[in-house]
Amino acid sequence: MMRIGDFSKLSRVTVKTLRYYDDVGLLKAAHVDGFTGYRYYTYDQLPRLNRILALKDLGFSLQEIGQLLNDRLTVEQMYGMLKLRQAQIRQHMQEESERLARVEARLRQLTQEEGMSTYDVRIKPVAALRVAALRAVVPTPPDQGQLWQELYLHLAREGVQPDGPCLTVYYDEEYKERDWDLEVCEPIAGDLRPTERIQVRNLEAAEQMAYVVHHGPFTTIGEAYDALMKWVSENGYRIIGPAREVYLRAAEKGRQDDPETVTEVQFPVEKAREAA
Amino acid sequence: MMRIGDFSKLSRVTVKTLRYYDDVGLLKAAHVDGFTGYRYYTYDQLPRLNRILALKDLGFSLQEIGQLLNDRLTVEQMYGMLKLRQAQIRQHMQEESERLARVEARLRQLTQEEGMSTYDVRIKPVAALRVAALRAVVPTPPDQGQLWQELYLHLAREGVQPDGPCLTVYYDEEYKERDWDLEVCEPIAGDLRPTERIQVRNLEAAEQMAYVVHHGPFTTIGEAYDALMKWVSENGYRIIGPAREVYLRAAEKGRQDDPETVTEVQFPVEKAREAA
DNA sequence: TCTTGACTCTCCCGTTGCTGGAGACTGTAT
DNA sequence: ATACAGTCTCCAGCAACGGGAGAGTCAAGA
Repeated sequence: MMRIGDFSKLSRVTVKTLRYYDDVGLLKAAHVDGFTGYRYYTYDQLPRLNRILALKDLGFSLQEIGQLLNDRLTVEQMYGMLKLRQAQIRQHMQEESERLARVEARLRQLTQEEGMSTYDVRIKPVAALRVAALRAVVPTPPDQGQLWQELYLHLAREGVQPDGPCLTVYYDEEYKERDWDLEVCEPIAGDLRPTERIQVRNLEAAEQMAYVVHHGPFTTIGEAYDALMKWVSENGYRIIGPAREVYLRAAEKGRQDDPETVTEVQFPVEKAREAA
Repeated sequence: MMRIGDFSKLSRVTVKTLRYYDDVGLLKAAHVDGFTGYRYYTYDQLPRLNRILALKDLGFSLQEIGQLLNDRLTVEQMYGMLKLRQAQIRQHMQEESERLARVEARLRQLTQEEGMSTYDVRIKPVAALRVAALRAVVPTPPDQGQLWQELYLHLAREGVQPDGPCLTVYYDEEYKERDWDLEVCEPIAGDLRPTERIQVRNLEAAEQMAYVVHHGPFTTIGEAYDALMKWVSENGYRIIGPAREVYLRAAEKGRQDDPETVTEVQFPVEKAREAA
C-alpha cells in the first residue's frame, strides 16, 4: 500500500493522470480511505498500469483500452481491434504522406516564385449531379452564350427551376484555337422534357476533384487553369476527366470582363503511381 | 451580399464553422446587421476562405493560419513556417510508422501464442543517475546479496541516505552459468567517501530504454527477459548496452522466491537499420 | 394580413486526455 | 506548535468545432 505520490514515482505517471484514470475507471485505486479520501495503490497494480501505457503507445483511446482490459475479449475480438488499429494507422500515414507532399510543393513554389500564389488549390469529393445539358461544338468559349440562351429558354418554357450554380464541361483534351467541344449544364431538381439537343443526365461524381476559385473577369481565367495544372503535376496527381467551370456568380449578360464574376475551375484527378 | 447559409452552400463549409471563424477573427463577415445580428458575406471573401482551407489541408492550426494570413510575413518567415511544418509531419510519420510496427508485432504475437502476453514492453527515456556502485564478479546472481550488504554497510557508516530504488547492472553480453560480472547500485543525492571497491558514479542516461515490469519471484524473472528480448527483436530494435534490473519493491532479505517482489528489467536500445 | 416554415441569432454543453490552479485538509518532521 | 509537503475536490482550459435550446427574422403562400 502506498500513496498516490509514491505510486506516481514508481510508474513515472503523473499524479494528475493517476487520478484521472481513477475517475474514468481505468485504474481504480486499490483502496480509498473513507475519511480522508486518500487513494492507496498496491504493487499489484503496476502491471495493469503498464498494460494501459503499452496500449496507449499502440494508439488506442482510453475507452478502447478500457474494453481491452475489462471485458473478457476473445482472441478474435482482440485480433479484430488490432487489425482495425492497423488499418487506421495506415490510413493516417497515407494522409500524412499526402500532406507532406503538399507542403513540399508549396516550398518549391515559394522558392521559385517569390511569394505565395494567389490561387489556392484543394481537393474535394464531388457528388453526382442531375443537370439539364446541351453539348455542342462552338468556335470559341465566349460563343457558348448562345447555348445558354437556348438552354434557359427551354427551361423557362417547361417551367423548370434551376437548382444551383450552372457549369460548363470542357471535353477537349488539348488546347484548341477554334472549335471547342463543350457542354453547358444547369442543375435541376425535377424532370424535364428533352429536346433534340437538350437532355437531362447525371454528371459523374468525382472522388477527388482538384479545384480552384477564380475571382475576376473571364479574360484572366487562364491563370487559374495554369495554377491548377501546375499544382496537379507538382503534387503527383493525374487528370482523369474533362474540366468543369462552375459559375458561382454569373457574369452580366455575356460580359467577358465583368470583374465581379466568381468561377470555380475543376479537374477530376487521381494520385499518379509515383510522384516525382 | 449573401446570408451565411448561401455562403455556406457556395463554399461547402458548414454554417457552424463560418460562425466559428467569425468569432475567432479568421474570417469576419463582411457586414453584420446591427439590428438583427445577421452576418452577410461577399463573393470577395471566397478566396480568403479557400486559402484558409488550403492551409488547413497542410495541417496548420487556425492560429497559425491567422498569422499566415494577417501578419505581413516576409518570404523567409513563410519559408520557415513551411519548413517547420515539414519537419513536424516527418516526425509524426516516423512515430506512426513505429506505432504500426508495434501493432503488427502484437498481431504476430497474438497469432503465435493464443492470447496476449502477460508482459507489456515499452520504451522510455531514462535520465542519468548518480549512484553509489560496487562492481564485482560473483558465481551466480543470488550471490550479489553479499555485495548489497557491503554497499549498505558503507552507506550506513557514512550516514548517506538512499534516494530511490536500487538496481543491478549486468555487464555480460552472453548468458553464463558461472561468474557474472555485475554492479550493484544505490541512487544517492549527496556525496560519499569512496572505498577501494565502492565508488560514486553516474549511470549513463538512455534515450530509449526498453523495459518491462516483472511482478513475482526472482526465480521466474527469466520470463521477463524472454519477453523483453523477443519484443526488442520483433520491433526492430537492437540492444546497445548492459541490462539493468531495478528493484521497485525489494524482496525480503535474500529471499529469491518472495512472490511480492517487483522488478523492472531494462535494456538500452536503438532502432535497427531495417526491421525484418 | 396572417401564418407557416425556413433561416438565423446567441448561448451552453460535449468531445479527448489530460494540465494547471484554488482552497481546504492531512501527515510528518522539527 | 508549526511548517511544509502531500493530498483532496472542484473548476477552467486546450482545438475546432457539432448538437441542441430558445428566441428572433425573412419570404412566400392562403
